[in-house]
Amino acid sequence: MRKSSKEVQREGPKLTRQRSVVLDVVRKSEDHLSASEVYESARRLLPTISYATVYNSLRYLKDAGLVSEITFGNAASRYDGKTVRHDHAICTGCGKIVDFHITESAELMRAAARHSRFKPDSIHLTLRGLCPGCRSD
Amino acid sequence: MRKSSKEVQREGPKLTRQRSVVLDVVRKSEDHLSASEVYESARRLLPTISYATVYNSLRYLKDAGLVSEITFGNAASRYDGKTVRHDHAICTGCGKIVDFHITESAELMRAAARHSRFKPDSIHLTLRGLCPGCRSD
DNA sequence: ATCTGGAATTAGAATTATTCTAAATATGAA
DNA sequence: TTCATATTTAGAATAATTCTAATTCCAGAT
Repeated sequence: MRKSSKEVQREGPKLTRQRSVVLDVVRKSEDHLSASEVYESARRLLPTISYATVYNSLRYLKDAGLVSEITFGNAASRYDGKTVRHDHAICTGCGKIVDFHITESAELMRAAARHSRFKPDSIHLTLRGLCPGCRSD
Repeated sequence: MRKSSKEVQREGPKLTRQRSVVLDVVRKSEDHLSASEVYESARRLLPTISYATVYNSLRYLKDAGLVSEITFGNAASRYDGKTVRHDHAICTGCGKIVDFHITESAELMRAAARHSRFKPDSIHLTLRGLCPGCRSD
């Protein structure tokens, strides 16, 4: 066997059955699921899937840019099928997470880079407050 | 004993020895310490202090508005003696956290509130990128 | 059709951060 | 002093996530 032939097409099965099930679960969900919620749903579609595989798949998909991970405080990570840049609002009443999009994010990132002296990569903003449901308590 | 008399001056020892040691440690530190780093330092000043007390104190101080807690990804929380509103840049190279301050935060919060329909409470932005040290690799 | 090597999956153990529990201690008022 | 309450302590418990080692899968080579 020649080295070159192996090197050229060294592609394992990238989007395996379990990874695509995990991707489906995240994409089909309206809200932002935690890893254990993903596991529960994935198990309905593929009962033999393991917890570790859910974590591995989420990481793989995140690295591949197919899902994004959101973290708030010390709560469990949540996963989002929406991969275009956007921001999050979290309700201090019920914990609900809502996506929103700020139009001036590019200027904002430049301003932040200027103030911090960092070479910017991405910016994310988090609004904390009461969601429409909780503001009318 | 009358109820009223108790209600009026129901004040325990608010800033105990251990709490003020924890506060000192957080305030004196240049960078943003994790709970275990706070514990290590606090122990040098008060060797009998326990891990649980460090956590309890950090929570107490946070609720009292004397320290603030920052979280990134699934890493351990870090604590900041700076309590005026500010933002954070995190280096994707070395993990270093740097404070900065965006001047237009009030408008930004209004814009975020408008887009998310939340009743705003606070806003925080996170810049991800390379710190001055790491950008010249 | 079988072999083989690397990648992926599995189950469960291990790790890490944090919180909880119950007993002991300190504090300040009566 | 005594009492009630708040705090501290040590260690157990919990929760999220990662690691480990054994097994399985798959594509390409034989």
